[in-house]
Amino acid sequence: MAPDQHKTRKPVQKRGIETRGKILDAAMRLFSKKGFHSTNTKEIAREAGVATGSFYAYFKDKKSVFLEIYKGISHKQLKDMAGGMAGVEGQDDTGRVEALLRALAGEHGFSPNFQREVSAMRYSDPDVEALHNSIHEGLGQEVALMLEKQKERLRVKDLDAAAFVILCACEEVIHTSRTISHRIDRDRVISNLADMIARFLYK
Amino acid sequence: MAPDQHKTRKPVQKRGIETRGKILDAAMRLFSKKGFHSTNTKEIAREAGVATGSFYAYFKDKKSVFLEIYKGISHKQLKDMAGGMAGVEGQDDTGRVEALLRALAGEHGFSPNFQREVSAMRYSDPDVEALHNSIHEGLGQEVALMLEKQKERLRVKDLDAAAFVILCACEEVIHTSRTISHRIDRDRVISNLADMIARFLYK
Amino acid sequence: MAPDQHKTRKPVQKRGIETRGKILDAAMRLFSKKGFHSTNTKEIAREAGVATGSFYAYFKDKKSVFLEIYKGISHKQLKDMAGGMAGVEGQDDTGRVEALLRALAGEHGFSPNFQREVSAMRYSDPDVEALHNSIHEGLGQEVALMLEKQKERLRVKDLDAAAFVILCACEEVIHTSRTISHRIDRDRVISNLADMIARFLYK
Amino acid sequence: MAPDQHKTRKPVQKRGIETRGKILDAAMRLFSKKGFHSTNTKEIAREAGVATGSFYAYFKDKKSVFLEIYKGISHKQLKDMAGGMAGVEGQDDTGRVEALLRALAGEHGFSPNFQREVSAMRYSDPDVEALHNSIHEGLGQEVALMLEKQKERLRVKDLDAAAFVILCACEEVIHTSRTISHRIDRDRVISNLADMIARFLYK
DNA sequence: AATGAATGAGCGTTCATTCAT
DNA sequence: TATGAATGAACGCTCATTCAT
Repeated sequence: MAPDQHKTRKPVQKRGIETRGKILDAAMRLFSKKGFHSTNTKEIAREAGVATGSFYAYFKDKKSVFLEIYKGISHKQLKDMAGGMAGVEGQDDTGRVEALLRALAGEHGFSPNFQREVSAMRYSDPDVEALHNSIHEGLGQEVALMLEKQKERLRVKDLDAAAFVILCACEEVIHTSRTISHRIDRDRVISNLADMIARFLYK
Repeated sequence: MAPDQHKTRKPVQKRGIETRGKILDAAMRLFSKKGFHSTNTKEIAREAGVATGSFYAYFKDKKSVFLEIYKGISHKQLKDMAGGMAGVEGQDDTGRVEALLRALAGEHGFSPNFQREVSAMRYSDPDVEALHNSIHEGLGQEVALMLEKQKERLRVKDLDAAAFVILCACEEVIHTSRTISHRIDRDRVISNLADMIARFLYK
Repeated sequence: MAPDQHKTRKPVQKRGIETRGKILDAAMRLFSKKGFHSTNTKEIAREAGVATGSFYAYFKDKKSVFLEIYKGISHKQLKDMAGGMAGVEGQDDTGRVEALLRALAGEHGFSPNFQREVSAMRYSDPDVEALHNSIHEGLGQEVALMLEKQKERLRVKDLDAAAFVILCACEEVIHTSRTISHRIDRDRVISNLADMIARFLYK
Repeated sequence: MAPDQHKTRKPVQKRGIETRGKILDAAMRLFSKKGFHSTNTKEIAREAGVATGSFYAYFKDKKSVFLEIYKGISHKQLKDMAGGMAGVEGQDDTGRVEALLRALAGEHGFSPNFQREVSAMRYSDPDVEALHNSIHEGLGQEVALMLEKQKERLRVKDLDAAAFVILCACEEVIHTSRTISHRIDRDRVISNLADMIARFLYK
């Protein structure tokens, strides 16, 4: 009995698996539309077309659904990222960086509204923070690995730190330029970001 | 009566002004220690040494206190920033950037726990988001202004976009390196960040 | 802050004291009529003519009201008992025992239905059990004290143990003969009980 | 179909009888360990190694299992009592009474924790109360019968009432001295009780 | 102006029981 | 027959806000 499974039901029948999925989908939709705190478990159950009790049969509480959704999204995104980076080799420096940015932007493009909630909860809930940090670290290693492959073309030496800095910069730029109603348009921001990173990385 | 003043009391006497201040201080302390959602108005009143009713005599609701505290902090910090940047001129490129970073890091150094709450609410509350964005824009203009002064030494042309990108990078790096229990130490991160920005900005 | 006061309001105004009393009265009525488990806090509040929140302003939870009512009743009853026993002196042996029985029967006569609930909860809740035991012990000491006063007429030597045994016998007889729809009528039971105790105690 | 059989399955095959027994055993274990209200039907089914639905195939509801267990225990205990009393004859008065007490104490010795639950529910549930009363009456008749056999040695005349009073006294003493953390030790209590009953009964 | 008592909608959660497979 | 998924009313409790004094 894993400690994070508590007393939740582990579906063995096909119907149970479907129900669990319906709840996850519904929660994802509502968290994205209304935010975590403004969504209650009864709503999630209704949206999923199941009874309140079924929610608690499959999940310990509201937060555990949130974390599970986040985990699921992250897995998909790490794979996407890896895929996106594969195509980076064999281009010039700027192309490489832009591809990287696209891959990273894809991360949030997946489900921007849910990511927004993650950002909120990351600062107010220790569990979400821990999960976010571990995912962030995973991304950082992915980027560091990619840098490693083109080491001889780089001017930076401390690849881990460089990866971390790049990642942070991208995250915040993408987040902020998404939410802000901006007089500075997105293209100018992205091209400056790409320029900054390229100058930083390459000889 | 301005619409955002609701039915709150506007203190003109010394006693009223003090009471208002005590409430703001108490709220600031509690929001920083326990977070916005885990702090209730009764607690704030008790911590301030006033009655629950008095809280609502001076403030429309819990959120309005939060916003007001945030505004107050931002004003102080914009001034600090301006002061911090004044000393930037007359050094070499790297020194300039590091001074800038120190000035920005100072922003969060002021009241890091409250900033954490701002980060959380920024993503979950439209009003906090709006305020954050306008403050961010103010900071951006400040930075853009500083860049303007040393235009001839810069390789970047689009100063507004550059300022925005720099600002975002700094914010996230500072935030994340604060919360993460890191295998990459802070100094390496900061020096990489400074290097990145300097290469980006200067010829 | 006493540990059993939790975060409850301690009424300082007259209105508050009244409200607290109304809640206690309502709870007593409902516990007696429907039992502890079949009474919920909303009902108590409604019966008391106050809001749910007020209930929780004055009491930590449902059980704490129960315990407080029980405590209050016990205090009154210990006083009644003491009074009832005062008149015991100066009669013959049988008269003394019957007076004692009347005094003890009076204990449950006060609020028999509530006592019934106490009996139920005494076996299912540790806190109620502890309170019951301490009250029982108090009663035992009272009885032992009364025996002490007429020591020379008694054949029993171990007054504490004797008091305990008498008390238990009386309690259960009174309880059971109350609830049972009996073919043995109450008078026969009481007179046998009195006979038993008198033979036991006196030379 | 008897009205109290509801729609429950009446097992005739060996397998069904075993399943029914497993449920009764599991329920007995859990009621004893955690109490009736803190044990839920899912737990009982799991402990018994059957599905939730099977529980309701064999029993009308949770309470009916409780009643059935209680009935079963009582039957065994009545037999034990009868056996225990058989050896009472041919001793002196005190010996007789002590044998009786041992036989009665044996009643609770069987499954003291379950008895505790019975005591709790006896006061809060009419059905349990009725069952308890009828069992109590059975015990009373048993005791009265035993008294009948030694009538010529007794000073009491109303054997039914005497049996009732004795029984009550024993029950409560045994119960209370079990739960109370006592400054009066058990031996003193028991010997006083035996003394009281012997003086009461015998010439 | 100030107090603190009162409000009550709303929340997360449980579990005895039923039902589809 | 046996399974275990599904149900949903009901519960205890919180707290931002209002109101009587």
